[in-house]
Amino acid sequence: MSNELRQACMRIARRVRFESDDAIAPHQVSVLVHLTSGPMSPGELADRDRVTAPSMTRTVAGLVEAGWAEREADPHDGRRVLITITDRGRTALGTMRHRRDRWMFTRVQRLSARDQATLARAAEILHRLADE
Amino acid sequence: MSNELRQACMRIARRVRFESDDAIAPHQVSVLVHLTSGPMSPGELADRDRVTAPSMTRTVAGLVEAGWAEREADPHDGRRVLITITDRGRTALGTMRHRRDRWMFTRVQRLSARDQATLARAAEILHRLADE
DNA sequence: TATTGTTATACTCTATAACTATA
DNA sequence: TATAGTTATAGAGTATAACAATA
Repeated sequence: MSNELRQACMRIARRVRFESDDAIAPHQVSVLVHLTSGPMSPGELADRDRVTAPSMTRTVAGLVEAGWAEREADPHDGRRVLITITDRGRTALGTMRHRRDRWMFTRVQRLSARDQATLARAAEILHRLADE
Repeated sequence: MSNELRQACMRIARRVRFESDDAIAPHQVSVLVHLTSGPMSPGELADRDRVTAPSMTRTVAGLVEAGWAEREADPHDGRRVLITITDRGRTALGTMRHRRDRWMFTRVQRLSARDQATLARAAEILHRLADE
């Protein structure tokens, strides 16, 4: 069963990404999402996304250039830099999420009440599972 | 609710991809999966994955070089080429799927029988939804 | 001396434009 | 003349190696 479930989740995720044609690149989305939890250093971001430090330097530079993030010096450690998401960054992320949610909503809407209830319970279970 | 479900599927998909460290690159996986339905031309593959023809030329060249696919001339149209997945390609795909399924299985296993039953029904509904 | 971050350089995936071969 | 595929070239994203600044 878990095989079917795993594949079902991946198929849904693929179609959502495929058909929502996002304005933000996947690696940028990932970093912006991390930044919604608060300011973070490039090194911390690199660890979370399992990319190298130079890659994150480039990604952060792109986000700053797009106006979606800002750099500031860490007051406690002169070596560190803190990256913060901007209001424009939050807006861009919100727009993307809205598009993706709309794709899902139009399809879930057509299901029976019973199926929708099952999916609601499944969503809760899957979130717990992803939290582990 | 559909928002929560959409995000849950994407979180699961992300973690599966992230933690199964595949030996096949994502764009190669996609092409190999298409080829399991039967031989296909580069142009057809390019359309399905929404990449340009030159990109698919490169991807196919990589798959052939890795021994995961083969090229043959189309007997009915001298311009066309047919790409076929090899046994080694099927094996590579199978290994990847097995790793991904194992990740999911170890987590689903720990859930209550009730939760597992909910997820089983959800998997079926999600597959129908992805088929649309 | 260790840590944080950047710059230099190369490789891969993707795209557009131009080309070859066949219909 | 249109179509299928490739080659040429350039633009991103990522990696390793070498470097600068700070702890």
